Amino acid sequence: MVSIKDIARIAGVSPSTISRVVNQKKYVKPEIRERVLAVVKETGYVPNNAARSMVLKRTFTVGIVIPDTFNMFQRQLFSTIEHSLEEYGYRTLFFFVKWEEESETRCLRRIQAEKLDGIIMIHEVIHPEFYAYLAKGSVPVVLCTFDRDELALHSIHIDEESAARMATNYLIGLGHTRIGLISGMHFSFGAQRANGYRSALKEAGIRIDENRIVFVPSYSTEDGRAGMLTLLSRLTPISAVFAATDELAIGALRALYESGLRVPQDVSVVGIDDIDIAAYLAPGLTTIRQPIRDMGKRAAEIMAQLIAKSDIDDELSTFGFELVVRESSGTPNAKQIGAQDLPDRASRIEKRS
Amino acid sequence: MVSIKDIARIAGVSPSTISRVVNQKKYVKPEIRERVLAVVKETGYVPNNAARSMVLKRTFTVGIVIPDTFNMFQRQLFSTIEHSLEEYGYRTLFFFVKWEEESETRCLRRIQAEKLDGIIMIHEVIHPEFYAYLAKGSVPVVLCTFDRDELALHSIHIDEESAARMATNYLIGLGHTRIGLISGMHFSFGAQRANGYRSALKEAGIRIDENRIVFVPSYSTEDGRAGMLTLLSRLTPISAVFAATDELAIGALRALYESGLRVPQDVSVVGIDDIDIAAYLAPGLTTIRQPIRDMGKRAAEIMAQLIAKSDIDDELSTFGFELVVRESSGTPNAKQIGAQDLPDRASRIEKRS
DNA sequence: ACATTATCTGCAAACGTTTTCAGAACAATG
DNA sequence: CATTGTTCTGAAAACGTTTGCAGATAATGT
Repeated sequence: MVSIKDIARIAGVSPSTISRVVNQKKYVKPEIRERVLAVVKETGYVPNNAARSMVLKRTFTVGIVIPDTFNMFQRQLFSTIEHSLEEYGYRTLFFFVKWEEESETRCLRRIQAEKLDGIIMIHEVIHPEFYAYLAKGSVPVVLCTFDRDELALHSIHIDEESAARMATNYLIGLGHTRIGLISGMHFSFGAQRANGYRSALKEAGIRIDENRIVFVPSYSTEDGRAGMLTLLSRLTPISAVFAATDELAIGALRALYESGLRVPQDVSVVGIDDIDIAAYLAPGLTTIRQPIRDMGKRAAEIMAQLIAKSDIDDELSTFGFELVVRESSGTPNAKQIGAQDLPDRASRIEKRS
Repeated sequence: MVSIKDIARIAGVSPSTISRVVNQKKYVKPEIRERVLAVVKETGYVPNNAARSMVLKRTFTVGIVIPDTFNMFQRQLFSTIEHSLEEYGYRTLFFFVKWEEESETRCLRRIQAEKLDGIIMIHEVIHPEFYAYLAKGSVPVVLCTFDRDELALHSIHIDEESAARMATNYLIGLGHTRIGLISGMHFSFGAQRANGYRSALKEAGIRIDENRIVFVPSYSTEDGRAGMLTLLSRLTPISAVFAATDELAIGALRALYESGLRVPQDVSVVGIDDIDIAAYLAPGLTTIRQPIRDMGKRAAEIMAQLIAKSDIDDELSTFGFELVVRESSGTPNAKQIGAQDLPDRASRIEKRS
């Protein structure tokens, strides 16, 4: 490839000058700058990143660790973060990791080899060695959508338990008492959201029936479907279901459809996240909206401040959320309404922060 | 950070020896190997990628260019490609580009700066300069899900027109004659699939009514919804709709739901791609399945062969596809059937390749 | 006129690796 | 014991940048 020396030779100056021109430093004669720029353009020269970052000891690269099975919520999140980071002048390197120690170890090795300027975790890894590395403080870290109190790392998240409580309370407010729960086993938010569900019922004086609770391994749509079918097979009456994520909820909707049950007339369904597609389902999914864009931007902002070693401003990193009511929820045993009676999409929005 | 020299100093040998140990070369005394390995482990030394690729003049990195609004089909595709590339020993660098010249130009600069070993395009960019670079042959390139005959680059794709024809023919076979089309304006497959629709109708002797055709700007779900609403507003009777992608189809389903129309009793809907969620919609989406995994693996395979400069085996790179019948399609004007009468999920599959 | 300062340029070192080359140590062979 | 071969090791060059330093030229102030 064409290197800085080639340009130097062609333009008849030293490599130092070329460097100064392409990095827009001062102290280079306009006439020479012109000539160099012309040669650069003509040859299509682009400085070699590897060489550059070696001498600068900075890579201008932030790594994002994310499950290889990332869901749509995480996808929107990392898109936002990537855009924001780009505005701060950083590029993004993605590490898609599987839910296996071995995959995480490989990821960690790669991270170390890349000499990243920072790491954003959108994935709660399992391997303790990974957290040990993050906690070591050799590189700025931001946790996104979860927290680890014991590590004292910066973290961006919502109060998962409150969000789940809001969803459950909404169902209770509609008059439901026989409310099911579908949640996942991995990741702390699965348990946190389940806790929110439990505490909402408790506060409302509703007995918690373990027959109405099912934990599925992951948060896939298929797991949501399986969870709902399990719930139905238990024959414990249910008039509403709270699914810990929208993707679980979508699977639940599918299971209800397959079982010939109508939503929301027979069963109401509520999720959490408000992924893009939630508004386009039929019926549209009632859910709790996380402020994805704000969270992503904030994650990038904190990362930029950490790298610049400037003080982190004190803005809270625990975000608010809001209830988005669509058509998948209604009062229990409501008489069937035709599609023409549908409420406007996302007609009612309750805020909270 | 801890460098090879540090290890050398601590272990009391030269950097050359360290290099030989970590790269598992022969000719190093077992005793010394042990000692070095111990130091490496203790210090957590990991070789610096930048320095490494600088001297090797290889980055072991393949770039994947993909729209920042990548849909679920593309997402599954790039996951597969990434896994396969990893097996070949390459890591993957993602370039999410926007549908703008400026974003593409920036992407191109970055690509050049990274000195990639190869580039896989899952995105039909617009900027001619981009194609000029690809065509120059300075780096191996594989086009994925589209082709550019004039560039003579390796390409992985299906026969888009035939796929659309299969979808349309299926609807015709069910007895539909008043078939709508929703397609997008960008990307060649939008036009190709529209052509397939047209030629299927023509072959069946059905008049093509431009009132039943709508082109929307992108392929988002919202565009699908808007397209369907446009179609409905034209008051030209329609008993079925072919949407050029599943995401458009999902939007169409939503619009029908909002309009109080039943699927498939009032209108049948068929898409293309068979994205994951298609099976979990209610009703499940009838669609054409592209062999995503096979295509992804093949793309990685060709890339590996190109980089190794070994001969590309002659296997065809045009892939077959199959019709997956779910519940969103039926005969025109069929009497309403209850959900309990649903066919098994994906009950009928027609193959073709 | 001279000293001072500002502007410009190139040399050379450094960043962290890999690899060629040459030489050392040792064993095996004649 | 000399020769050859094998196994092992380190010195040094190279990869493509950036930058401190020193020197050169030009502009400015006395």
